[in-house]
Amino acid sequence: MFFLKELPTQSMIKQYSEAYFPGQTEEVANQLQGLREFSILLRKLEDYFASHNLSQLRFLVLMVIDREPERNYLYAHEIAERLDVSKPVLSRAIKTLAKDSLLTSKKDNQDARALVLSLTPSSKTLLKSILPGYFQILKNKPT
Amino acid sequence: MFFLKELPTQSMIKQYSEAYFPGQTEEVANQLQGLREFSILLRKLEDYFASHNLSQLRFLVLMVIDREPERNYLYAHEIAERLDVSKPVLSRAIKTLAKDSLLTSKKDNQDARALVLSLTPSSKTLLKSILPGYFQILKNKPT
DNA sequence: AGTATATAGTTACCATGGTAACTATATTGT
DNA sequence: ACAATATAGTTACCATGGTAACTATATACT
Repeated sequence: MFFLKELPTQSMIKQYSEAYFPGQTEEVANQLQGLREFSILLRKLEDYFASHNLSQLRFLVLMVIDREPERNYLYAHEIAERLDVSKPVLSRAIKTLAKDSLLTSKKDNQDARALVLSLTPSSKTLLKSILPGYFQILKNKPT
Repeated sequence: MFFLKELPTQSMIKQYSEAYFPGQTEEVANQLQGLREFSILLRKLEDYFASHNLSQLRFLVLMVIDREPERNYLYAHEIAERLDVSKPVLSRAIKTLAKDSLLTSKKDNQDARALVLSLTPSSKTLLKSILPGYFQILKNKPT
């Protein structure tokens, strides 16, 4: 993600939005402001994850397995159901997570197509260690 | 960008955030909710731009030139100042925009290092045609 | 003048997002 | 039973984000 460094609200909104949607520029300005703030928040999270050999996606894959009640594993397609990400991207993420010993991946006994994914001791430790910082970043309103 | 399809507020926040920041889970939940909403908005914008042979970055490059007061051109490094994007990414975007006849790019007379970038008739027409839809998407609160 | 530094842009390389098309296996329906 | 369809995951390819290191030019400093 990227964003305008200078907020576009002044010149751009007045110049364009008012022409198309007179009287509604405030709503547009709010949305642009929000986009910018969450872009900054996203970037902070990305940097934080990167410093721990993770990414947004790698983190979320581990999280949805960890937080699954009753079971200590998920099928790949179940992760795909929970995250809004394309199959090839998830497939690659799973491979690199397994390569980094953050996931174990094995074929299911019942369904030979399906992959059973579980956390490893490494990833359990990693999750525990990064969660406080993760919530700390979320707690701070983006500026 | 991607995001959790199911909001994590219920299971995840209670399970984790409350443990680290008791009493502050509402703030965390709000941020996660905001991240999700703006991820959806971002994706709508991306899809809209893609349907017009643009991207967020390509659109913003054209916009900052168009909205520049007094001048009908910008130097590449001026665009870099206005957008929070790395130099190589901007460099590539400029090349493909020029290839698509949406920008003219020529060396500056005074400074042989600098690129002077201007809109073309095509990109002026394109901007005019997509701006109403752009603001329409911004106007609608993401769901 | 001539060296050192700063600035503008590019190249090379990698990570992460997408779609389309593919293989392999399961399920459905006759 | 077996053909048709659906599902699980992969491969191939492309777009877009980043950093590090490079070239070329301009500016600053003896």
